[in-house]
Amino acid sequence: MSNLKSELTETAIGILESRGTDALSLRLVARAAGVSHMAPYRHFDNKTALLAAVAETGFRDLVSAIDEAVVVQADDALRSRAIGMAYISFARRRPALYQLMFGPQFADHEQYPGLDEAAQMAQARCVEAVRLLKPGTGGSAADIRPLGIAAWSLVHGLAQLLIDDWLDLPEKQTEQERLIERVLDVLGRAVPAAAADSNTGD
Amino acid sequence: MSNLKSELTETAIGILESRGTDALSLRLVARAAGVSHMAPYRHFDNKTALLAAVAETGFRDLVSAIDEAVVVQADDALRSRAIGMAYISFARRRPALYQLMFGPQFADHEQYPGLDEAAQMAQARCVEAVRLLKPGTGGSAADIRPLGIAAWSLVHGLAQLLIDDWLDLPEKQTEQERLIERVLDVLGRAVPAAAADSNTGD
DNA sequence: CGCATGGTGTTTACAGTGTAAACACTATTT
DNA sequence: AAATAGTGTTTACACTGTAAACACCATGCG
Repeated sequence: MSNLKSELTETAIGILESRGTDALSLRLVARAAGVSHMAPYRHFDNKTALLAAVAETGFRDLVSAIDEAVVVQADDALRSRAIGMAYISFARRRPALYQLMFGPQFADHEQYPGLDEAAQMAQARCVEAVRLLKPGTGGSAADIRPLGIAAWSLVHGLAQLLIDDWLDLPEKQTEQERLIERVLDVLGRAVPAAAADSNTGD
Repeated sequence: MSNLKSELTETAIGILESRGTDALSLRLVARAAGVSHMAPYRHFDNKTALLAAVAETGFRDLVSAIDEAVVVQADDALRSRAIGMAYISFARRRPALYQLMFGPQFADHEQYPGLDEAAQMAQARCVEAVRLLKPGTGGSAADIRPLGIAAWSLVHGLAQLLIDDWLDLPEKQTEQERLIERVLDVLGRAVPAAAADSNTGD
């Protein structure tokens, strides 16, 4: 049984997070894992396939982080907020990995089913954040779709903008977190409004 | 006067959009522009600097596209929506360029002031989209900040998710656009709600 | 047992990349 | 007329991803 495969992806994550995306070459990964520079090809079709494995474990870590943050919360409103905050926190804690997860190299999702599945699990957590805010009505799955997409978009977009430092944030970290909460709460305010005019459709 | 500099960035955009990010090498750009592979170094410090120039014109094009879409609208609500739709439409029409604009290679914003300025102009359009929705009160610039960030995050996140094909969309393009409008409208519903409890603070 | 087979790793080779260094030419300044 | 600054070129180097051929080792079956 080849544990070299998982060894390689873990080594790759280590390099990615310690030395950055640019340093993440196949040959360096192989060297760090103590094998020849061609050995990875016995376990991955090419470099992109290795990166896909890295991205997949990234998504799984993200989902775990969210789930851990949710279970300790007392009510639905807190749980919903915790999802968003855990998502953002993960992205800021592991920026290089997060960027890789959403990199453009995995365009063909058919080709990386494991990655796709893991990403869907992350998306599901965002939809859950919306559902937790909806009053009682568990029904009408149709009109939750745009809200779920909005939730993922908001949290993913914010994560990106934070990571790449496009927003100029307050210095103190407590104020940063307060601002981030306020941004995420925008969605929280939109959900009841959307539930209200469920079929007032324009 | 060296028009080779702008020549190179335009050539680079052409290659980026016709052959994709992976094919965008300095040497290919130089070859396509009909100069030696070292000529670009007379005008750009390194490859990243060239890419920054490409990204900057990308942001300027984005802003232009938004502005053109806005002026033809009749009222504020339509103008606000047009900003979001034009943003998304740009990202979908020029995916490789859009991804490059938000690539992680420009981490140090001090180093690329032109790029930063152009990006701020794009951000300003998102804030404007929020302001157009706010009822009369032009005041209270403080609490528009989270809404502005939310607007940019939402539209940027959605653009990314669409480009990388993470959402499984309906087939018909008219339905796609209808869904996208509904997602963007989520923000439209949050703004009045936020204006309502302006200082009901949580 | 003996031998084929498939999985895993290695060495060697090659085309392509970003960039440093030295050089050539041309226009401007003094 | 001579120095200088700007712009381009050629050559060189270390590094990358990947193809090809080879070596080893465990397992299967005759």
